[in-house]
Amino acid sequence: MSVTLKEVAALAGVSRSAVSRTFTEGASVSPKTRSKVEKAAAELGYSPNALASSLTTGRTKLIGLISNNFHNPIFLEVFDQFTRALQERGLRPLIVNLTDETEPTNSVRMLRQYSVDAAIVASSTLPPSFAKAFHDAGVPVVHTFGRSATSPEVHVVGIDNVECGRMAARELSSRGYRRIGYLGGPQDATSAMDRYRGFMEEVEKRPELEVTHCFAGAYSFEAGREEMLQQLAEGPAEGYFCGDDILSIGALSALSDHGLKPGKDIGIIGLNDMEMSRWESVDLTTIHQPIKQIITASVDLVEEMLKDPERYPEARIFPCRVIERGTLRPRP
Amino acid sequence: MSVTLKEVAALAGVSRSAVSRTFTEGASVSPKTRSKVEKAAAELGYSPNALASSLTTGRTKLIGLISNNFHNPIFLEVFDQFTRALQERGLRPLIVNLTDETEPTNSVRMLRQYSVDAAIVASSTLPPSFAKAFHDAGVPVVHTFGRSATSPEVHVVGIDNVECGRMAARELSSRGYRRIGYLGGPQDATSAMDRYRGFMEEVEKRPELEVTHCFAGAYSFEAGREEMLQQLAEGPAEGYFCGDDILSIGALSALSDHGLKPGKDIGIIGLNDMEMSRWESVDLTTIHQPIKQIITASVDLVEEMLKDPERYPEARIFPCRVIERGTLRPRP
DNA sequence: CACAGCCTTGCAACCGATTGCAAACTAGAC
DNA sequence: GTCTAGTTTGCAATCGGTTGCAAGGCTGTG
Repeated sequence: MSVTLKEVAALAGVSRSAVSRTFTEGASVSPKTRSKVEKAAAELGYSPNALASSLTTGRTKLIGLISNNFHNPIFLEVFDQFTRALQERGLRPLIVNLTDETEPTNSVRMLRQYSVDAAIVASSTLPPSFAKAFHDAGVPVVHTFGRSATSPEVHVVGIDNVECGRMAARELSSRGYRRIGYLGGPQDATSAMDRYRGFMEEVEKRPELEVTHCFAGAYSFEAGREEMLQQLAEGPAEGYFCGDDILSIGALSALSDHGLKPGKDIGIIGLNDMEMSRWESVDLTTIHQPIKQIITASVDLVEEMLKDPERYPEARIFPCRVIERGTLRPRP
Repeated sequence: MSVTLKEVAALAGVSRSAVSRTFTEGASVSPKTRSKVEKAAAELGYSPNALASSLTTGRTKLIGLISNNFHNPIFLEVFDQFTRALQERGLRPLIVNLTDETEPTNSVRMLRQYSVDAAIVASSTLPPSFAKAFHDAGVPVVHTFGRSATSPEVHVVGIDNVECGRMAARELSSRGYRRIGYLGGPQDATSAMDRYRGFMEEVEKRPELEVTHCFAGAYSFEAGREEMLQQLAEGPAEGYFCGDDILSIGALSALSDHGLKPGKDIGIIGLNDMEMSRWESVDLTTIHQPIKQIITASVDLVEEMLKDPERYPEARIFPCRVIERGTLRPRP
């Protein structure tokens, strides 16, 4: 089958240790043996078995990447960035697709069986306790897009969703919308809850605002469309904060069914600023979430945890900003 | 750190073999020792180290999932299906993001280091030689969305792209389009080449047809949009076969810039039938590719290769069909 | 009760690597 | 040429499991 250390050693006429050492950074080997070994290795097409070595080193360079978000187009960008960032640092993403699972036990067990060096929970809907379960099981973890907190129990990287809610409310208000609505994601998603809270907080400061709110079953096109259709049937508000870009795009589709022009007849502001939102036919005004920075920071944190597993948990929160496009009316 | 076999054995008062055997299907253990072991294991929170056991069994249950398609929304569906299908069978997806890499050597080496049981190359652009490299390195492989062939060198699962090209040309012709165009994907993508070939084959049978063709730099929204804008500047055909849905959507965006109505002013037919194509605002007439069946078949094949690594290579090709929506004019 | 036959169990070797330790080697200084 | 200090090397133990083999335990039969 596969070529092993032993065979290389035999061919090169040296001990197994010598072979091992030529393949480990910073080990002591003379140039002479090194070249003998390298020649033999090349001849046999040898490359070391990462799993066997993990047994003694205690490092696999496997990183569990756990998500339940395989339906939102923004996650294609997220996976692309994550897999690239990990690869660039010599780490290997082992994927867990949670689908509708919300209990961490299975994933924790599985990732422990594979001795992952760390885990990344990439989800804006799962509660902090989910990520905590990995930590408790001795698996270093970072929760990307997780709920920001002043004293997080595990590393969190993401945005301040409450502040985003406020930002959306302010933006709608500053455009002169009076009757406004929150069309958020699933009610049990931490991000939806936080965005809602911030939104309402800001609304309550401004007595002139009148507010409706509804939650959508999921962060999805269909859910956004459904909710907006229902709003239209019941008598809609003037402007909406949609919890997410894909919800916004669903809502836009509902508007277009009714012959309504976004930005003119009804205002929409989203959150994420995914690629699709820039498309001319979408042209969505939205709150930009700095995905790339978030992911880089997450992987940085993973690397730092590998060096120091006891690292004190920290939250890295990135600011968001409104990207003005065509779905809100101009500022008065 | 982690609990080991030895500690469980000590606590249960049995040998290490006994513990190992209670955790391996079909090994001989008496009910009495089994329950002792299970009790001890539960108490310590033991679960076996999959990598250590892979050392002797030669099976890791890791499956390399290699792709270069992290920008086409259809691939979110693809990854979702793949990761779920693999998980359901107890297999673990180890992701390789090729980005712009077209040379297999690195991925092959890496996946061999991690002793993957098999690899899945999920790409419609990479040549058969790419997948072959895995086979040659002793890694069982299936090429999903690969180039169909009557005598494939490795397992291939997908569609007959040449036939899809023909199908598109027939469809355009049957709608009475005379001046038609092929707006395909990257010129070096096997799928784009094959679709083009089929398209032209059918065109040549029909002297009444007049054809233009152009390739796009990538299977992407921007590329589709760019190419269509250029076509419009140069004087467009009446109907287009776009190599892929995301290209089609880009092209539709270009049409809308020029105030042209798809299906009325210019016809567009895509390929894939991704979720987005069903959106009311898109409503794309397209050739349906049975993603789910393709992926299930791919994973089936992986499982069968695990049983019999010498399995004779085979091609599983699924039929496609036209899904009529709003971007072609009605049949006369 | 003796014996055959099947189950269960532990021993010990092994999977493919790493690594502490001590022996062997090298080079340089005198 | 001898001695010292620093390198290089191989031995052997170890990582966390699996598994062939032979010994020991059990059952049932004559």
